[in-house]
Amino acid sequence: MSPTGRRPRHNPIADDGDQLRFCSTCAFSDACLSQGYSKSDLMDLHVLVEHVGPYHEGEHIFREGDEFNAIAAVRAGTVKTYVLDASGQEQVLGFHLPGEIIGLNAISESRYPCNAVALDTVMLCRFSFPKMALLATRMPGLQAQLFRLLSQDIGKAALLAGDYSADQRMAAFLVALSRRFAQRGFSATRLHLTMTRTDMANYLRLAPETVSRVLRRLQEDGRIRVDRRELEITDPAGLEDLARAVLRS
Amino acid sequence: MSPTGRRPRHNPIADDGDQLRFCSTCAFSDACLSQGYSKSDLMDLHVLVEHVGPYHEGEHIFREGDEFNAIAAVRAGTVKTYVLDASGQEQVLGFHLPGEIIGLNAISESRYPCNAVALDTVMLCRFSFPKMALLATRMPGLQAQLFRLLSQDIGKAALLAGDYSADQRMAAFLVALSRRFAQRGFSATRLHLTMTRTDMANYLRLAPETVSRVLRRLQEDGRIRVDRRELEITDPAGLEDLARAVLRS
DNA sequence: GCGCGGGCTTGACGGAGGTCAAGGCATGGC
DNA sequence: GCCATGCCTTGACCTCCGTCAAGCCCGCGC
Repeated sequence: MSPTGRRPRHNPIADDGDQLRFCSTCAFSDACLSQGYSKSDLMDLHVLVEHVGPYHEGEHIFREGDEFNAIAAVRAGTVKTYVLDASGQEQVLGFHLPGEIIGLNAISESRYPCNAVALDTVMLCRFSFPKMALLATRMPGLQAQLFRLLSQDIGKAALLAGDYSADQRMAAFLVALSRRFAQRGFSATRLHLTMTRTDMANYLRLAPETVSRVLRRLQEDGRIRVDRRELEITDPAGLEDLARAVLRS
Repeated sequence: MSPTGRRPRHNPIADDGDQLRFCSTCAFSDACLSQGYSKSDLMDLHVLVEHVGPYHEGEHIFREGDEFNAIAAVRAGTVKTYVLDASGQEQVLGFHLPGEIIGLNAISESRYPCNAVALDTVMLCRFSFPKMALLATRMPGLQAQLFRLLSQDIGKAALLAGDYSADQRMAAFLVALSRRFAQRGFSATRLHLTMTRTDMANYLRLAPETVSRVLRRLQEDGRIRVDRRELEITDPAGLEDLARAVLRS
């Protein structure tokens, strides 16, 4: 996980007696807080975390084949993961927003099986995985959290797996984005798209031209308003209707 | 994991002094053997395993929404996992052959997120997950094995995610099947397909008619010979050529 | 300001594969 | 045996989306 120069030590936000608090976006804070662990356990967890960044637009966080030793939580910005297929065509695997974890798919091979690149200015929370696994043997809550995170990621690709229409896929993508933003306290209706149309197309397995046409169609139907990278969901219910088949929730 | 009637105790195949051996298809045998664990640890692992089955063709092993408490290794037969989308259309998530694990995607929600059904006569090795997780805190090798298994499953859906031609998808499917069979000591060139054309179609996101046509095309090109459910790969290299773009290996 | 370039949009066209309909062919029940 | 049923195949048609080509627009550097 590239340049070693910029790795300030992780600082707890507060140390109020019994509880250490971690930066609010660290996905493991839930697992660590209010579970009655000893302060020394929490200090151990604390020690294996480091904040890294900023990574700037276009900068790679890791590349396919790199040796794996850490997973990371996105603290700020958007990370795109992708692979290149046999013909050099880019296949976007996902976009990772603040609070989401990258690198979980690298555990089994001890190498990253994909590339990760910053779409804007990205800050990460980096966790040494070996140390974390070791610590997890002493903290069942942490182990359970890791199992849960890994399990969650299985079948995430389901969104793009089904054979749905271009409109349904796009609607599902936007609804999912909106929900993920909302979950982190951002607006659910006004989104800033950090990725290009081509990125969206590669993710949704569409042609960039189709993405363009679909967005226009959705706008003409009054479901969204889109201006360059700014997107407003004007009819959330309508959009969810379209997305329902894909998201099946 | 259905009827409680038929759960014979798991019997070790051999107890040759220091090492307990489990049925050869149990995916955890590797993690348990030759890692210098105490016999009592191995006995603990042994106790949380039970052989279940047989499940007969069409019988469900679990259904979407069922409470999760165990993962299972396929010992014999083929298990199909699937979901029904909003319109009731079946989406096949995967086919699980002997030696492969089902249920890993249920951990995060404590419920199975999909259905699992036997395509022929199926025997399983069932592992209580809570007990296994507990034991994993004492056996780092077991914990690591679980992390690896979970990580492996992330992005398994990649096969069907890309936008490849029907021929490429089918070729990739057959090559992958062949490799998985070979890995378990079965023939790599003569396969018995346990699933219907419709199942294959639902998995590959094609129409059943297209599956039929593609198989004919592959046969006309001399890459395979197919008769009902029996399939022979007559030109492995040619088939792999076609599959290369999808499998990117 | 001006030109350049990348990202985005729009239109015209074609093809891969979905859909519909019909028919073949094994298996199983009676 | 005989029919019913489910699975598979084949053909004809059509549609959605990819491809190609052209042009637009905004931002940036000079």
